[in-house]
This record gives sequence, structure tokens and C-alpha cells, in this order.
Amino acid sequence: MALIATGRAARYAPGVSEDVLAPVATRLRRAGQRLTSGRRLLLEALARAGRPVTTGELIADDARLPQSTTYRNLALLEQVGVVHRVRGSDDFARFELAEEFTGHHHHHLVCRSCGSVEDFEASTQVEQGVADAINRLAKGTGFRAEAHRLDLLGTCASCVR
Amino acid sequence: MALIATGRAARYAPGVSEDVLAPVATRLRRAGQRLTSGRRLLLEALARAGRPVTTGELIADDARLPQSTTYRNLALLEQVGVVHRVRGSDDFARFELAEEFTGHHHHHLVCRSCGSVEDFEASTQVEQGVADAINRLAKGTGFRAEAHRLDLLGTCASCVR
DNA sequence: ATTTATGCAAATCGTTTGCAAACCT
DNA sequence: AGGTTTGCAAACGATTTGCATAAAT
Repeated sequence: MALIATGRAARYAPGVSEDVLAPVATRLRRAGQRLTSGRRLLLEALARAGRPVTTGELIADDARLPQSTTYRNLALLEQVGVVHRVRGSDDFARFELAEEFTGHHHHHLVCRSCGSVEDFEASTQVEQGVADAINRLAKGTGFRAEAHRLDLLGTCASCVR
Repeated sequence: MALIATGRAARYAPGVSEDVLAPVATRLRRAGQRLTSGRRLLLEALARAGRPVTTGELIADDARLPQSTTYRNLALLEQVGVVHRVRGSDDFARFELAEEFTGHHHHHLVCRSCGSVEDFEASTQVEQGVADAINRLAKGTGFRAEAHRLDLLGTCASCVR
């Protein structure tokens, strides 16, 4: 955990390093918004989770997160590219820190039984193939691909038993 | 379009061939359900669309499809594996005939601007890579992968202009 | 001081469900 | 007759929004 020098005193960042908070603050400012303490709490809850979580999970994890503000701030953070919205197999939207902030490109294991979502990394072969597919599409169709999403659907370890 | 011999007279199947309807009927019967005329209309609307469509689009396409019954029948057809539910980037669930019934494995181009979804086929290299990834996962994690979902996110031709 | 952020409570809207009538075998 | 299916209207529930207060600069 990184030691941080603030205006007053050195203290520990509880979960989200300043390396992450600084660029987040910049992006928010560019959108005319502020990195408030509430938004920090939200980012910390997301970092703590380390996987795509529902608003319910976030709120349960930190009671200082009110529902409406949580939704609003997740939408805001999504807009500025800090948070990604993930759809599982159930009715709940899930959110996670964008890859740029977690450090690695990954995909999702979606449990069709309980709806939970876990991260995993694909082989370079897969990624290369996907990149090729995108290039090919750029020529063939009028579709302009900007990102991709590869999910494996199945049954998670806890639902298998 | 295939010519079909019924009990009375030869006629054209409006969109869904008997080749599709027969196995659908079988699957429904196995679930203690029937292939009713209303369900035929729904299947025909889905076949006519040829891409993932919302319930709103289905109902607009054929006014004989009431909303509640459409939802119920889509859920039923999904349960028996005839229809797949697809999530785009908006709040609308989209439905299409399962690959088994359309004939080819495909993936989706999701427009982040308008939410529309189109089908496309990936290279064998991509599919091979995905298959490998699934095998690797089966060993590494407790996750049992049963299907995969590869979507390209971007901007569709009509939203680009 | 003025703009932005918060949080409660109410509204929204895609989807689901209760129930009585219609249908099929 | 005994089951399934339908369709209207009402209910549901995750998410969004109005608005008055609090915070930040």
C-alpha cells in the first residue's frame, strides 16, 4: 500500500493508490466535475471488489454509499472512462474499474446460474485473432469497432457443487 | 422458400421453414408445451428479422403479438434453447433464433450509439483460440464454460455518418 | 457567492405476473 | 372435461430523476 504525501500529513491510501486517483481527478475535472470524498469511497469499494460488482454489493460493502448517488457517480465515472459497465446473465448491472486503471486487459466468466462475473485473461492467440477480426471488419462492413467483449458463459465453481 | 405439404394443400411457409418448426415443436412438447399459432407468428417474426430484435420491434412488426404473451413465449423458447437473449448496450433485451436453427455460429456488432446489434462471423483462428481458452480454463479454474460470447463494440454504419 | 454534489423520496419504464376467458386434444 | 395458452391490466423492481440541502472552490 502506497504512502502518500498530502498537504498536511502522510497517510495510507485505503485501497486506491494515488496513481489511480490522480488521473481520475484529471478526467473528472476535464468534465467539470470534482473528485469528492464520496467518489473516493466509491472508487475504493470498486478497487476492493476486484471484480464486476452490482450497486447492491457496493452499497452493502460501504453503508456510506447512498443508492442514488452511487448510480449517479457510476454513470459519471463510466462517462469519463474510469469505470466499465458489465452485463452478466441477470438483471443487475455490474461495474468495475476500467482496464486502464487495473493494469490488465481481461475478459469475463459469467455464471448463468447465479449471475456472478469473474475476470480472466485470454491467450495472446485469442487477442491476436480478435484484433485481426476487427481489422477485417473495418474493411468489409461500415462498422467501426472500438472495443471488444469476450465472455465465457457457464457455471461457476460454487454453483457446480 | 420451401414448399410444404400439409394435410390439406401445399402452401408457402412465411419465413420459418418446416425444417425449423418441427424440431421446435419437439422441444416444446418435451417441456409439456405446444407449438401454437401465436408461437409460430413469433418464430416467423424472429426469422424475418434475421438479427437480434427487441420485443418492441417484434410487436411493431406483427400487431397480432401481444406484449405479455410475447415476453412469456420468448422466455419459454429461450428455456428450450430455440431463442437466445442478447444484451446490447442499451436497456432493451434482444432476441434471435438460436444458432442451431439459423445454421451458423456468429457474433455481434453492438453499436454503442444506437444500441442496435448485427451478426457477424469470426475467423476460424478466433474460434480456435476461444476454444483453446475454454479448455485451459476448464483445468485452471473451477469454472465450467459452456458457451462463449464475442461482441465487437463500436459505431454502426448509420451512426458513423 | 456560486457552482457542483448529495440524498431522500417519488417517478420511470422494461419486464413480469394474476386471473378469467379462449383454446386445444 | 382437463389441461394449456392467451391477453388485459395491474404489479414489480432496478434504475433514474426532482428538488431542497450540503459541500467545495
